[in-house]
This record gives sequence, structure tokens and C-alpha cells, in this order.
Amino acid sequence: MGAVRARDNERVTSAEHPASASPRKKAGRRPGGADTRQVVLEAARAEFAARGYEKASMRAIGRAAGVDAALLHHYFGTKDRLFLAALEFPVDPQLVVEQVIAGDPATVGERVAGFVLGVWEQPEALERMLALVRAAATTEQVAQLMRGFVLEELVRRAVVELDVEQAELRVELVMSQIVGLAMARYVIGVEPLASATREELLPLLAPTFQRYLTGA
Amino acid sequence: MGAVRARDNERVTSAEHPASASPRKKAGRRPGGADTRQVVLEAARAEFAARGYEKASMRAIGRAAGVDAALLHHYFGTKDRLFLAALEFPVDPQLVVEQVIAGDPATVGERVAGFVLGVWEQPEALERMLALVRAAATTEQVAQLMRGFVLEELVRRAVVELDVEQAELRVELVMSQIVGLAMARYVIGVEPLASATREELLPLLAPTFQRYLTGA
DNA sequence: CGAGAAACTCAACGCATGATGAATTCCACC
DNA sequence: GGTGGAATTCATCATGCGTTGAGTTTCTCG
Repeated sequence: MGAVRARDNERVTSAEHPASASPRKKAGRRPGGADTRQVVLEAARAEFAARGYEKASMRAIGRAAGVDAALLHHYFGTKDRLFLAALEFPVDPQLVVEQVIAGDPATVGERVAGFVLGVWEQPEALERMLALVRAAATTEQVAQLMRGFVLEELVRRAVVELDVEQAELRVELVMSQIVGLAMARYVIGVEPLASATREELLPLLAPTFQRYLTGA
Repeated sequence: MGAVRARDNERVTSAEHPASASPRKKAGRRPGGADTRQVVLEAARAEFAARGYEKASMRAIGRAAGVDAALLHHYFGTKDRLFLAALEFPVDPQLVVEQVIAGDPATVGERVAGFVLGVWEQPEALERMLALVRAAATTEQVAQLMRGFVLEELVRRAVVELDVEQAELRVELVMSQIVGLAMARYVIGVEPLASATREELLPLLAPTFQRYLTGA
């Protein structure tokens, strides 16, 4: 909304100080085996997390990675595939579910809250989560991806361990609170929630998860 | 992602059956005082709710309203202003907060849950909410709008009535659960949550809101 | 009935975007 | 030490977008 659009062409066309602003890049392979692919993936992750799928442009990602946009296509083919490559899930959900659910059922809520807050302290994991949430909000394919993930990786696995009525519903309520928290803290950025510490949030969240998962 | 892009030009250029597909519209004012402005607003609301701010195009909104895109500019100036006009808040938040908070503090959670679930049964209110959430996810200005709204219309008003520590944090946790629920049910569309009835959800949600707002 | 305003469409502009193909530079291997 | 292939950039295409200005039709009010 009245936003400043980024210029596409980063090259400064002044003839005054030809060497100053942008040292024109040469075509062709670079010397020194830098891991460009990885740099691109990180730039993509950051850009997708910050702006969402549509708004993150190949050119902007390229610029952030110090690379021509065409190189992204060389590596990943299309924007879709770049997105998927950048999102590759870092942790095995099966393991997480098992670890969280194993242990005293009376404190499962605490473990869930602790795990979530812990994950968000890792910048890279937070970026992936935000990229997913932001993209899911406007891109049906991503929403579908998330739907499948929640159902098959979380609900299906958690339900067998849980001994309550409406187990699916309850697991999904947990994830709804997690998604909502991510939105409120990182996307909307409402204070004081956004800056609240783990110590403040844990005692408020844990009982919610506990009750969702094990009943009153 | 590999999505089928809608054609911009809806007019069929075949000379075969000139009258069939798209009866070329005449320029100039239409006969009969139809409330076009309202039709446009409804189409805009639907489009913004379904696709988010960026992806909803003026041309598509125009098409949905049976109107040229230029007319939207005639009425609303810019896309930003159309968005704001389409979103105009339907209920007075001050009233809602007062009504919800007044009454037995021991059942405030129930009233919050009941109100939210009730609002979502009204298609138009649901559309506005979804448009806001979807747009906030990718458009900083809208996120800022929501931030301001939450702070000044909800938190500030609710806090004076509440008698707990960390009142702001608690109100914001309530709204995070509401936003997360909207995402889970309507954006991600995960079952069985998406189709759960009011009767199933109310007893699960009410205690959460109750505890957030009034402590253990 | 006549004039001016309002409603409405058309055609076009300028820009950003995703994608492609050719050209250039460097590395690895024989 | 030369050759093939990988890495990288450049120029370009087609498309969709928001927006504008001019033209046309109808309504309203005197």
C-alpha cells in the first residue's frame, strides 16, 4: 500500500565514477569453489520468510545472494522448486512427536510449549516456519502441503498415543494455537507478546496444550 | 505453483460466432440505478478474502463484479483504498469488548468463544476477517493496521476491565488463539477442525480463553 | 427539453515479474 | 595442456499488473 517498490536494475548508470557503485560482474564461472547453492538457499529462505511466496521475487533473492536471477533457474528450475528446496523440513516430525508424547502424560503440555518456544529460538527454523505460514496464507498449494503435513505427520502419529475422545480435533487445536502464536508474535508483531520471554509464555501456554491434549 | 493463470483478456476474438461468448459491453452509464458500488465492494471483499491483497487483482475484482477495472479506480482511487473500503469494520469493537467483559467473570471465556464462533457463521464477517488475516500475512502495512487495531481497540479497552497480572499479554494470547483458529479452519482447512460444529468447539475453547483472561 | 454531472468502457502506458537461450569464464580430468 | 562440462551473467520475451485519460451513454435537475 503505497509501498516503495524496489528497483529492478541495481546497476548505476552514471558515467562519473565508473568503479564506485557496482563493479560490473563478469559472466562465467567464478574462481574459488564457494558454495553458491547454499548461499542461494539461505537467501531464498530469508526472502520467503519475510515476504511470502508471491512477493519474494527471483530477482530479489538473487540480489540478496549476490547472484543473477537466471542462476536460480539454472539450479532449481522454477520458483516453486526453489521454494520447496528452501523449505526442506529440518527435523523429523516423527521423532518430535514421539519424544514429546513419551514421558509423563501429566506434563505433556509443558513439553509441547517448551519445544515450540525452543524451535523459535533457532533463526533458521523460525524462518522456515514463517515462510510456510506466510505462503500458506495466500497460496493454495502451500496450504494443501501444510494440510497434508499436519494430518499425516502430526495428527496420525499423535492420535495413536493419545487416550482421549476427539483426539484429532485436539491435536489440531494445539497446532492452531501454535500457528496463531507465530502470527501474533512474528507476523503481526503485537507487543508485549512479540517480546515476551520463554519464562513468561511457558506457564501460560503449557496448561492450554495440556488441557487440549488430555482433557480437563 | 504451476498454477493456471487466468487470462487477462476475457474477450473471445473469434469472428465465428460474434454474439456468443462475450456480448461486448457498451461504454457509458447503464440504465437502471443498480448499486454498482456495493456490488464492487462485495466482489472485492470476496476476492481479497480468497486470495489475499497482492494476488487479488483489480481486473479480477472487476470481472467478478461485471465491471471494467477502470471503474474501480473511478470509485476508490487506488487498490489500497478499495481494500480499506471493503474491510470497513462491521461491528464496533468497543461495544463487543464491553458486552463480552460485562457479566459473570467466571464465564467470560464462554462468552468470548461464543462470540467468535458466532461471528464466523456470518459469511460477510468471516470474509472480512479472512481478508485481513491473509493480507496481514504478506503485506506489512496491513500487519501494522492489525497491530494498531489489536492494541488500541482490544487490549487497551479490555485491560482496564481485567484484574490480572500481564493483562496485555493475556488478551493477546486470546487473540492469537482466535487468529490461529481462523488459519487452521479456513485457510489451511484441516479436518476435522474445519468442519467442527459450534457445540464441539465451544467446550474446548472456552476454558482456554477463561484461563488466559482470569488466570488459573 | 437542454446542460452538466455521474457512471461506465476502451485503449494504452510503464513497470515488474518468471522464464529462456546464448555467451563467457573457470574447474576437473585425461 | 587441452577439452568438456559446470557455473555464471546478459539480453530478451511474454505476460500480468495498477493506473490514467479520453470518449460515450445515461441520469438529474432546472
